[in-house]
Amino acid sequence: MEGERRNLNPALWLECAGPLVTLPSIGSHVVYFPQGHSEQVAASTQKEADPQIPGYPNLPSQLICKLHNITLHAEQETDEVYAQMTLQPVTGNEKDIFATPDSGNQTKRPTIAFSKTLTASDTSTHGGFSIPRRAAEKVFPPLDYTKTPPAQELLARDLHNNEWHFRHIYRGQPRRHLLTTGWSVFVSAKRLQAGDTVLFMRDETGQLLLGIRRANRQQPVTQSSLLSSDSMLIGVLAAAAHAAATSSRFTIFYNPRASPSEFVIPLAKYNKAMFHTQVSVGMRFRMELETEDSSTRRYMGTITGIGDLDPVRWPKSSWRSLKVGWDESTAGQRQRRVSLWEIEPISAPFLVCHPSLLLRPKRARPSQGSNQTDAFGEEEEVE
Amino acid sequence: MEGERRNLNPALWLECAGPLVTLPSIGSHVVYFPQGHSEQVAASTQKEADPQIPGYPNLPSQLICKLHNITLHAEQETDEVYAQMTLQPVTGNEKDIFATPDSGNQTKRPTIAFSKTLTASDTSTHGGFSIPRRAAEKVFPPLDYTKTPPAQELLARDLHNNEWHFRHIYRGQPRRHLLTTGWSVFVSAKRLQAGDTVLFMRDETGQLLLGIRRANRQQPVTQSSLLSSDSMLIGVLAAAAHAAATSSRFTIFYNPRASPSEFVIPLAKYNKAMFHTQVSVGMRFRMELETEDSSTRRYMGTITGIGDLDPVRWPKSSWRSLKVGWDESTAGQRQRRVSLWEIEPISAPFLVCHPSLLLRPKRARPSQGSNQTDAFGEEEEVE
DNA sequence: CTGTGGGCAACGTGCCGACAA
DNA sequence: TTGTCGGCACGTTGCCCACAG
Repeated sequence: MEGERRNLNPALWLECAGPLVTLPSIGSHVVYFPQGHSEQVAASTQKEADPQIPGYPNLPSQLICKLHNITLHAEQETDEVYAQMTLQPVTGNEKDIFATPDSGNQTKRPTIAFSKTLTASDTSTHGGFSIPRRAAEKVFPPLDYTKTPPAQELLARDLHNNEWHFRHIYRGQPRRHLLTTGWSVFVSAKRLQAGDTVLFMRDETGQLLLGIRRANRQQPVTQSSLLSSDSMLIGVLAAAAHAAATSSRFTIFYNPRASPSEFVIPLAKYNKAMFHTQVSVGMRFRMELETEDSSTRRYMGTITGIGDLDPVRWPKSSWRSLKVGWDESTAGQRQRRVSLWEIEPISAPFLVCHPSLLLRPKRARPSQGSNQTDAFGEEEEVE
Repeated sequence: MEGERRNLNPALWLECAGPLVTLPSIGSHVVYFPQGHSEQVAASTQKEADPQIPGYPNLPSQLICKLHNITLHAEQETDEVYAQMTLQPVTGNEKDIFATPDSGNQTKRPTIAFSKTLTASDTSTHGGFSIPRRAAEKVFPPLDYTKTPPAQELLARDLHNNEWHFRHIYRGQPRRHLLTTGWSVFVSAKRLQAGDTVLFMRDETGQLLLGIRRANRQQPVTQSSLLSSDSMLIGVLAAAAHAAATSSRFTIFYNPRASPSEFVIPLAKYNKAMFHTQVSVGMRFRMELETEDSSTRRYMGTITGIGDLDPVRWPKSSWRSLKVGWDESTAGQRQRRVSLWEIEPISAPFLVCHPSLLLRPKRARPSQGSNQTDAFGEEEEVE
């Protein structure tokens, strides 16, 4: 309990959150979207946004806020990461806010890390954990290969600062790196299953850190039993409306693994997208997304429409105002609507005036969602 | 998941909820207290009621509602029971509501049930579960004592309708009833610890039911990670205010083990207390409370004050408007404030006019909270 | 290079009656 | 009457390498 109060390791938190997650800097200005916040709550409660929820006519679709504080958390039971942010809406007077050029956390992801998706053998009670060779040599302290067999004790700490002890041994024919004693304790304590991902990293001091990222499939729908989903959605809006009306601080939770999209955006990133990006129906774009194996890839698509996601309650909102179609047929799971700041237009600045490119997209949209990767394959290489 | 949708067994649910919990009848009228609801949320989030929460000037401290529906639930992970209620505030016009005389669930608690607080031996991996003799003979099917040893297979269902199989055997020297095979599976699946309580009961059809009631101490403070406690508290009030303003239905969750007091009170019970009970400072009363061992007992106390719990936000509220002192020195944990409908005044109706009794309480309050049980011991027997 | 499985030893689980409290 | 313990059998855990993919 008291160990939880101490701030979590930000690098480990980010690693657990996934490769695409960024956090704005404390003290900077951000844009907060009540719509996006509602979507996170709705996704977590398995509840579609209910039309019975009252509108908050005085609550704009976006609030420019000062980010006073971020606290990183992880759930005690599941290690699911989330961030607590303290926001304060800024009044119209203090519009010198454009001075803060923050566009996301500058913390470079450390390269001294590896992750592995667990196999059936890794999680069975029959044996230990097989470590990919390069991974072991990159992040673990070097073994003394003159011993037979080479082995050492490892100490790693998780997000809660719990200690986990493992026996690291290099054996077998052919030789391989294994974690044996201690591994099964960790697996059962964290209730890991095949398909979940573990990650090891080293911080500046050489300390070994250890985190987990569960497979997406298992969502136990933590039916809250505390508050109805309606009350939660109302609470989100009412808290924001009250803060906006009184310019007072309010607190939100951002859960990067549960939320469909980030809903607290650095103001600089937002402004850059809103004021320096021209979009039109038919325009092609790229967007970075997380892949099955926890890395990132750029996917390509075409803008098929521009307009309000919810014209009644959130007119003229820029939240997910772009309707898109994806090139690849495997795009079933992907969002059909995105926000302007999430995409990179393919017509790079130096190509904007090229007439042929401006025409090509329309021609190239025979049926949305069909597999058109090849037709534009060469464009993926343009950088 | 789909098994959860089917309605839970109400008798088992009530047994797990505890001996004092009652539920109003569906279709009856109730009084809903936003203050009490907030207290449940605050208790569950370990958050004191925050003065920063905005007031809802148009939300009265109590709402007379029609209870449209109750759904009984139990959390998937912990089996913690809670009830989902659909309420609709009634307008001033329909004041024929006094016709419904419901004052709580009439469902008589079945006597074919027993509960036992688990010992260290019951929960250890070394052995099984020792059943008190009377309990086993009361609720389990009779054994064939001609066999050596007498034994049978039991099938019991929990709140989620999961099946649990146990071997029930009568052996040892001296003889005793034991659950052996199957017991440890149940203990580890439910993560029971010494101090937790299991309960067995038989329904009308002879079916064996099985529930658990966890020891109070272990509250894992399910830090929601979804909504800040502030937003939850605002959500409670905003949802009620919206429902009151539009006379529309709203949904609340009542968690009998987490909530300090029931906050949805049958209207008849409320009216009886408010209009037929005279209270004054110094008056003595009795109140039924749950004891350590999950039974109930009447405790005695004295009213030491009458007034608003929160004069600023909830003026003239009847929620916990009585300040009380308890006779027994072990009263450290007990509420210092109660509501009128929770107590039984000791001056019974036929004694109201007896002058000596009206004077006695004042004389009998030398120092509040001191151990004065003996002085009024004989009065505990008055019924 | 690494996932799975057979072999085998060590350990934990769980059933039994013997004692008290 | 029932909570805890020593004794003991048996099933599981977990470390080892062999063998593919």
